[in-house]
Formats: sequence, C-alpha cells, structure tokens
Amino acid sequence: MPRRTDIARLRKRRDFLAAAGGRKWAANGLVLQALDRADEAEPRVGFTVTRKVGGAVIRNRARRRLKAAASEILPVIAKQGYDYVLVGRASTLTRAWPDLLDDLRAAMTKVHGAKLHGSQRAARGPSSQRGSGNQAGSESKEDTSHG
RNA sequence: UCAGAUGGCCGGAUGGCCGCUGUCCUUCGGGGCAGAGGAAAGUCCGGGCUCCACGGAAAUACGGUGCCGGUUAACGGCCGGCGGGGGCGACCCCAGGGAAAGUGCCACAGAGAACAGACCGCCCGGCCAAGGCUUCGGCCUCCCGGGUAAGGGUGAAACGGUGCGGUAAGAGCGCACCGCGCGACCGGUAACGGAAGCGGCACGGCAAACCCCACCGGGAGCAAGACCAAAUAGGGGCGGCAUUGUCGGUUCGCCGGCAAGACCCGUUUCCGGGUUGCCGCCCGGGUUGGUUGCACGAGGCGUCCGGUAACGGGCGUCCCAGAUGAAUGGCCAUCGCCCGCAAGGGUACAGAACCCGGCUUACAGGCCAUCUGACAUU
Repeated sequence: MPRRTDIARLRKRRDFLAAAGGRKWAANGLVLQALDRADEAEPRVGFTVTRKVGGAVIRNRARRRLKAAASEILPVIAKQGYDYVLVGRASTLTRAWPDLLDDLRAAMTKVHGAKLHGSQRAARGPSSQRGSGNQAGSESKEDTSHG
C-alpha cells in the first residue's frame, strides 16, 4: 500500500494558534488539536512540546516520536481541509509504541466525530467557526451533565 | 596489595524495516556519501565579522584587571617562577599593588584599645581620727600621697618572648639568644632571596570600607548586515487631464499664455489654519516570503625542529553538520555493563543555531600514564 509521508508541515505561529482554537482531544500519550479550515486543500500537521515537559533533549525525543506516529497514521485517516497539531506530554516518551499509535487513532476519530455536526452546519458558513471557538465550553458542559 | 596525588581519554556495539536534512550521480524508477557534544549548557570573559557613532589624541566619569616574567589575535586564560598557608609526602589552596596622601571603622568585655591604661596585686612614704596586736619602743589594717606593666582578671588583640643580672618593687634599665625594624653589599631580567652592620623596639589591623596608583575598555549585535520579489493602505516628487477667472487668437469646435479655485474654522474685512478630484511614472519606508551572510577555519591529524613549559615554526595529508515551528531520527532484535535469588528493571549529564580561544557548572560507569605514602615478598 503506497504510503504518503509528505504531509505539509505547519510552520507559522498563527497557524498553531488557530489550530489551538479548534477541536481538542487529550489521549493518554498525547494531545491532538484539529481545525477544520473549511476548504478542500491538503491536510497539514504540526508538533508542539512545551517546556513543561522537560529540557531540549526530552522535548526533541517526544517530538520525533510524534512525527513517526503521524507519518504512520495521518496519511491513512487525515481529512482534506484539516490542520492537525500533536502536542507532546510527559507520557509521550514512556508510552509503549503500539499504545501511542492507538492513542493517535482514537484521538483522530474523536476529533473527526465532532466534525460531523460541523459539516452539516458548514452550509451556514462562518457561524460554524465561531461556534467551535466560543461555544465549546458550553458544549462540553452539556456532555458532562449527560454522562 | 591498599590508600592517595596529578594529567589525559572513552562515555555504548552490531543487524533489520521505515524515515529526515544536505550534497553528488541518474537510464527519472532510484542510488552513493555525510550528518550533535565534552561539555553543543550557563552566557561569565576575550576576539573575528557586521552595522552605527566618531577629525586625531588625551582627559573626566563609569566599569574591569591587580606579585614577577613569558605566551597569545586577545583575555580576567594558559605556562614558568616568587611570597604566604595546608599536607608525613606526591601535591594542593590564595583578588597576593599601596596603610609615613587623606577620610573612616576596630563591636562586646575590660581600669585601660592607638601619641591607651593602675581594678585587684606588688613596693615606698605619710598619718594615729578609727580598729587590732604589743615586750609600750612601736607594728599591722583602714585612710592619704606616690612608684610600678612582673603576676591576676577582660579580650581577637594589652608598648615583643625566655633566661640571668638589676631594683624598694619593677621596667630593654643592662646583657645573651630568639623575634622585629632599617640595611651597606652580593645573587637574580624581575617578583624576591641572602646578608655584614646599626637600632633597645616602634612605625597596630582592615583597601572583597571609601580612596590612591598602574594598565585596559566607543556602542549594539547574525533577529548584525546585504539583496530580490509580491500585494495592500498611506506619504513625497514630477507630468497630464478635470475645475474657476482673465487676456490674446479663432475655421466658433476650441487653442495658447498668465493667475488660482472650492469648502470648513477662528463673529466680519485684512490675516491665519485645515481639508479637497482622476490617471501614469519615479522615490523612500513598513509587512510577508525567498536568497545571502553560512562554514576552508587563529581548522583537524601525523611528523620534525626550537623552547623546562604554555607556545611557535617547517613539511605532509584531510575536507569533517549546516537546520530555520528548526534535519542529525522512530520501531524491533541480539550483545555488553550495573542492581536483583529470580521474574524483571536500569544504562549518566545533556541537543549545534554566525564562527573561534577560554572559564565555570553538570556527568552512570570505565580505561591509561606518571608520581607519593604504608604494608608484604624477594
């Protein structure tokens, strides 16, 4: 099966900030942020490991594991028009490799599942973007009350 | 063998699958080669390079350095020596210039602490008011006046220490030795070392207190700086058109010259301030993206020569990361090492960001060389 590994990288600070305003899912070994750009362009991906996790060596190792996981999984299930940001945490290094891959797959489906409502509202245009940002808090509150 | 001192080095290995950055080749399928550190770290010093400022030099202020000599592009680094301190020793540590230029500080305790000082004590003299003793002559205590730095006590430190002489008791008052100060002269490039002789002996400590002296330092940094290309709003300049008045020409369509208009505000005039159309070209600045700076260098390795050494020179040889939300890796297996009876777990500190020379700090485990002290053996 031909694997596409050359997914475009996010390189600008404003892209990362925009993705941080999108859907977010925290798995055991990583945190995934996704933003639906509402166009049909190629998907893009970026990586972030904050100083909270550790020094430069630890952060580099975490980012490389995330890159390796992304190059294995994203070409299969990434969707057009999406920006993804993988955020490393302390457990990114200690998590077993198959578990880390499962974490990423699960996070991708979670983030895409939320998109299903969004695609219906996409006909109404920019209101969907405003909803993902401002009303995210109230939505999550409803979720917890249901569960 | 044990304990220790100094200097230096390594700091995982091999294989498989899949990737990343650079570069070269390509039959465009792909393939070859290279790819983190000793500290890449802290950003504490010193340079190269770049821009800015500046006529040269010096001075003031501020900051830094501070025994002497050498080394270097330079240094607060390094090497060699000197002085002081520590260790049986190998060796280690030290901001280590100036206190008769000046100012300041030296707490507490203590009688007295910087041209010091009699609390107790010791000694001499006086006195009989008081007390005691008396052989009735006086004597002692108290008191008064003085001498004394030997003893006690205080302190971090008390006009140097020990001994003998000396004295009323004492005192460098005298003497010997030690210490201290000055020191002709000798050795050394120098720091400094030695030292005849002289001086009875004080001229205290702190300059990581101010200060003085000598030397060094313009500022900012590769997000420096240079170049290219886009799109957007606004600025400046030039030209043309449009608008108004007037003069001249006219084929009555217009053309040319000159001048400025219109609106708003300060109550009006004068005067002052502000705003204002369209198009093209040029200039300069900001933003974004790209290229460059950017990796051949105070370069690595080997060898020879000079030098105790730091280091310098000659010759040969090699090309050895170049990213920019930032490559140099992810996963798996086997082995090594450490912990554990085993299952199993762990495998240091840490990631280039313009480049060099240092310093400092972090570091599992291990190796090598030289030297020192014990013990044992021959």
